[in-house]
Amino acid sequence: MAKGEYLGEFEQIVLLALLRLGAEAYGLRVRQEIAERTGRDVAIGAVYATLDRLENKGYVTSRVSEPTPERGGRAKRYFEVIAEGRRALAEAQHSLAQMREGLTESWRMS
Amino acid sequence: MAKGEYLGEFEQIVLLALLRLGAEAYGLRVRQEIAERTGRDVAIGAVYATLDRLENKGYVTSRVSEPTPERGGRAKRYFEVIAEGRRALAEAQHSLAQMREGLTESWRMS
DNA sequence: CCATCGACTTCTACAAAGTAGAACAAATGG
DNA sequence: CCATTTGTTCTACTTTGTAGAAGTCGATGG
Repeated sequence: MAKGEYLGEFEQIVLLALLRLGAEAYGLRVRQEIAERTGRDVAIGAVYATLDRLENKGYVTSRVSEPTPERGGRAKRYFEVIAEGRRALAEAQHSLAQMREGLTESWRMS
Repeated sequence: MAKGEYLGEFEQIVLLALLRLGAEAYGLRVRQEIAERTGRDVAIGAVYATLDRLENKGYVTSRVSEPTPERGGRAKRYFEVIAEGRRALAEAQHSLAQMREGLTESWRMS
């Protein structure tokens, strides 16, 4: 279908995290969500690097908020998945689904 | 959960292709299966590079067959997913499933 | 007020995964 | 023999992924 660019696996995970978090989607929180959901304890640098790349590709946008009045409550950078990002994610997930189709889950560990 | 190594997205696709192909799983055929299923027209070098990596990681094994009596029927290198590979694949797919959980598919393009 | 703490983001450096396509190998058909 | 077909290997490079130290900037406590 598309010819150029495919999402890596971690990019997909990060996009999914952004979608789940909605208005709460900022770097540290994204990392936490991934850890809670998948048990994967990724380095924070990995998250931001991926977020930056997704932004450069035009899949997400970001804006910096006002600081909040709490201890350490500095300004956060919030991310949002835009239409192109949803499209790319849907396509990637579709590819995997196609490859899985018809395979009984019997290949999972016995 | 696991701490070291995660499968990339293309690695997952290749593993799934091997599982679908069973006894027919050799390089060129893998490429064809992926093209047919996902529309992704990957370079043959990409497939072999990935296959080699999967073998080095101990996720698949390969053996070279006898040539067959057809035009161009040279010996093929057949691949098989072993238990470790199934485990890794199941884990990777599980991570994605966890991230997807509860997200209505409404994020797909409208 | 200033030292420190806590929540966040940036930076630097490197390893692993993915991409491309030309080169090479071996079998067959004419 | 040699052109053709099916397959695999090689070389070179780009993109993703990983790690953790460093830097920012409010708030808090003395």
